[in-house]
Amino acid sequence: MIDGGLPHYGPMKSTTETPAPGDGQLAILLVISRIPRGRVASYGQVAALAGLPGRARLVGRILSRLPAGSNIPWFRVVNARGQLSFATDSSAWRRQYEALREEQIEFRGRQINLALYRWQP
DNA sequence: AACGTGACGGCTT
DNA sequence: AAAGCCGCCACGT
Repeated sequence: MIDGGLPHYGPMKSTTETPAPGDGQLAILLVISRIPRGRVASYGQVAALAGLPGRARLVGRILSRLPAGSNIPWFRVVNARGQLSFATDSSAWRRQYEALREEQIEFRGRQINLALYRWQP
């Protein structure tokens, strides 16, 4: 189960062309929920695995709207350079940093060695 | 419709 | 190695 607080949108009413609100969101959250403890994935990687190549920013946008207390392991998603996408030393940055350190993920300065910690499904 | 704003990414400096 | 630049995508004004 992945629904630890999925924002819920109404069903799609139009059958024409506009994607339903939240289209792609489920696939993205499913992918993130599969990232194992002690590993990370980049926004772009998550998007690609969800079948939405090129939509890294969509992944970030969805995570930014994730309700607090969600069981989705949002903290295992980092940018393509192995850095956390928050202002350095902001409280959000520290929250993510601590969560990752909690799972034995090592930082070299402000970044993670993706060659070592990237999730490879 | 135009323009600004991001939990992005790849390339160039 | 770090910072710019610019392209990208989804949204709000």
